[in-house]
Formats: sequence, C-alpha cells, structure tokens
Amino acid sequence: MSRIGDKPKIMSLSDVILKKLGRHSKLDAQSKAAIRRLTCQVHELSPGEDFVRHGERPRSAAVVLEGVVARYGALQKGRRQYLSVHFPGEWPDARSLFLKRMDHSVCAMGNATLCAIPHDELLKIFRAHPRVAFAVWRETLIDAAISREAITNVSARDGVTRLAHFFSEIFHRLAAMSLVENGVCDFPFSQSQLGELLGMSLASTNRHLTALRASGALEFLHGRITIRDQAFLAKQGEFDPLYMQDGIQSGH
Amino acid sequence: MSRIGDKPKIMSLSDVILKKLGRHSKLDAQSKAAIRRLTCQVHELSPGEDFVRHGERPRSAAVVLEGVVARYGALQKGRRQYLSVHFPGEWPDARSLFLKRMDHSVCAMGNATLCAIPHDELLKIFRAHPRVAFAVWRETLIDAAISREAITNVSARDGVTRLAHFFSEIFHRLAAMSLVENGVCDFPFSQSQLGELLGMSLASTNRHLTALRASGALEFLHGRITIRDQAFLAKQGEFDPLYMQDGIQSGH
DNA sequence: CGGACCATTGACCATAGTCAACCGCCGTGG
DNA sequence: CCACGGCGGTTGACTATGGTCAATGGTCCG
Repeated sequence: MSRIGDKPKIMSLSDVILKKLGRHSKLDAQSKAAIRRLTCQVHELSPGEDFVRHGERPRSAAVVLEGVVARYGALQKGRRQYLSVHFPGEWPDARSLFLKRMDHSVCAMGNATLCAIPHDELLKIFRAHPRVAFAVWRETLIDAAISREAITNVSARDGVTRLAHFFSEIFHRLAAMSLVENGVCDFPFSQSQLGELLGMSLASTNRHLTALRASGALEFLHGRITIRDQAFLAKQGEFDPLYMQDGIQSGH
Repeated sequence: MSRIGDKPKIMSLSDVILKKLGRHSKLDAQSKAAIRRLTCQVHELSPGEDFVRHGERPRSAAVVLEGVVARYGALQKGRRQYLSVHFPGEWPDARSLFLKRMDHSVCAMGNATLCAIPHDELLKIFRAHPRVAFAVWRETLIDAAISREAITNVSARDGVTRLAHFFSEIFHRLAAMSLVENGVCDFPFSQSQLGELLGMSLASTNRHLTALRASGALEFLHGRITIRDQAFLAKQGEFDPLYMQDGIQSGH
C-alpha cells in the first residue's frame, strides 16, 4: 500500500503525541520527558480490521501512529454508522480511560498502526504531571467539539454542503499534522463508507460528489482526496474552523 | 413558574455536583471536602436567556443547579441547531476549561440556575486532587458519548424512532437525578425547539409526536413530559443506555 | 380586544432513499 | 490465458419521507 510520497516516515509514538498535543498545549520539559518514557504495544491493522469492539473493556488506550481509523456503531441490517475518523496523534478510544465499556467499535479504514498505552501508565503520568492530563483532556474536548459539529452537519446541511464541510474539516486536520502534499491526502474510504459517515445513501453520496467534482474544487477517488480550491470548499460547506481551536490555549 | 411537585428543593452547588459525580465516580473524603470548599457565582436565568455566547472566552465554568439549559449554534435565517440539553449537575461549558473560545452558545430553556466556578479554582483542585479531575473528565466523556449518540439519532433514525430515542434518553438522565415523579418531568421545550434539536421541521415534529401520543407511550405538552410506557419507548427508539455508562466505573 | 406564541392540520413539493442496471478494474482459478 | 466474480463507482427511474407554506384554533398577556 503506497502512501503519498511513499516516504517511510517513521515517527515514534512520543513524536506523534508531542506533535499533536503541541498544537494546542504548552508542555514543559518534565512533561515531555514523561511522555517519552511511555511504553506501548504496537498494533498493525489491515483495512477494515477492528481494533476494539462495542461492549469491550480495554485496559489500554490507543494513539493512532499512522493511517486512518474510525469509530462506528451498528445499525439495522448490517449497516454501520461511522461516527468519526481519526488521524495520527489522535485517541480514538480515550473514552476507555475513564469509562469501562466501549459504546462503539473502532476499526482501521486502510492500513493503520496504533499504539496501545496501558491505562495504569497514563493515569500515573496524569497524577504526576497534571499538564499532561490537561493536554490529553483538551484533546478529548476537541474530539467532542468535532462530534458536535457533526450533529449540525448531518442534521442541518444538504448533501453538497455536508460533503464540502466534511472535506474542509478533514483537510484542515490533516494539514495540521503535515499529512497533505500539494492538496493531496490519503483518505481510505469508499463512497459507500463516506455515505455511512455522513448519513446519506451511496447514490446521493455519489451524485453530490459528482457535483462537487464538477465545480473543480475537489476530487475524491480510490481513497485519495485532492483539494483544488480550499476557499471555495470552505464557503460551500459553511466551514468555520473555530470548533477545532487551533493554536496554544494557555499555560496550564 | 411552578415545577413538578413545587418542592423548593434547594440543593447546594456541592450537593448537586457530588450527586452527579457520585453516579459514576468514587470520591474520597478529601476530594469531597475540596469540592465543598468551591466558591461560585450564582446566575438566575429567564427562559431563552443566553448564559454564554459563541466566540466568548469565559473565565469560569458552570454547573447547572436547577432547570434545563441547552447548547446551540446558529444556522441560516435565524434558525438554531440545538446541540444538547443539560440538567442539574452537568457542565454545559466544560469546554471552556481548556479551550479558550466557545464554539457554541448556551442558553436557558425555562428558568434555570447556574453556578459559575472560576477556572483557576477548578484547576487548583484538579492538581491537588486528581480524583476530582478524573471524575469531571469522566463527566465530559459521557457528555461526548451523548453527542455521538445524537449523530446516529439524527442521521440514521426516522422521525418517530428519533423522538422515541430522545425521550428515552431524557427520561433516563432525569431519573438518575431524581427529577422524574410518576413518569412526569419538566422539559421546557416547544415543539419547534424540539425540532431544532432533533433536526426536523416543526410540522414533522408535531406529526410524529402525535403518532407517539396515539400509541399511548408518552405525552409532551407545554414543556412537560409524561412517560407512560418506558419499555415501549425504548424499543421503539432502539434505545440502549450503554453509552451513558451508569454506575461506578473504577477506583481512580 | 389585539397580538404573540404554541399546537395542529392540509396541500403541495423537493430532496434524498431504494432498486436496479451497467461499467471498469482487479484478483482468482479453471 | 481468459473467464468469472466481486467491488467500487456511475446513472436512471420510481418512491417516500419529510420540508415548505398556509390557514386555523387556543391560550395567555398586556
């Protein structure tokens, strides 16, 4: 599976975590050192493979190292509702840190690598270094804000707007982690899965996608997004990145 | 404005917080004592009054003491998208603890009382008593789970199912805080606002509500819900309370 | 008494869902 | 090597759910 640029960019767990947390939180040397001492178990997942399932009680929490994973829940007739997508540095099952049972599943979309960090170890760090706890907490609050925005997206915006908003968000998030090159980024979803993520049928997804492509703003084919006109997309999607709250937030 | 039973149930801030946190977190005596020492500023809101607005940078975080408040965002043409509702003991603007600017507004639905606790004070407690931090964090994770469930609700369930699911959740949450009496609880929303919360028009809301009422499972009129058949509602709404994760979670 | 708000209902319309057919690509197996 | 099947993408025809608009009645309040 080739990735954009095919660079074997081997970031370590702590590099990824520090890069992501560093987007919004200021960490002192001690906190960084503590994060560097984290141990974890690496999981390589194939496309579609589940990482954790609804109802399970994980004893560790994972950070995405590479690739894309998604949360999902089951609907009637084998259908799925994808709830969110997660890129390197994110914590798709942070919930498990404080809530015993998973209320959703997490699976890899393309190939993906995750690092599972034992809860014990994280809690120990949180106690010893509140700054780290606050940074990860902040991360989970941004995740929550993204979910809230999704509510508005699926319930109040029509098909084209919904897609435009979604792609704007994805582009924004990937760019923040330097995962966009010349407007191109990996996003290993089929149109059918995209529909299950945005609450529309395959047919509508395809038609609205065709319309967007016709506007020249973006392309999406075979798990790869090409953004040609970010401003147009943002406008079309009524996209305002405030909810993702980029930039350092405060001293704590 | 009379409330169910008209009892002047004056719970103090710490009583409300401890009752709510106690649903899922075990707090030691020191943590409880620290919470009891919290100071706050009480805000009495009238129906529809905003507590905090999109874009603002609060210096305190609020806990609902009494009544119902809701998060909302603005849509085109003065319409709103209500994002979530909050009952006593909940933290509608917990986001502000770690993210500077609000990405949504919070308003009172009926009359409501909130307690604003300065961020400084909370952070100090979090540092000194990690258990308190973890309990509030847990609270915000449950809040996030409720938002995720809302995604499924508005994007995958038809009108009647959506309403049934929503009322099941509300009933469950209010019952947990002893705010239901004989199946009756206050829920100061008009049908129009309920529509803006569940992503449907006033007309649909009314029609589906009429259908539900015809089934005898519930009534909803003038801001008051009466649940007559909880089991039926849960079934009709495909409701599984797992996501709210009731009960003590663990020692930390 | 008039106005505002809420609830209700009917008529009409539009967006999006369902179903089905077709194409191209790719990997497998005869 | 080619035939086949599966999957992803594309498109058309039909349908249905729910949105829009409009009118009505009730209640509360100034």
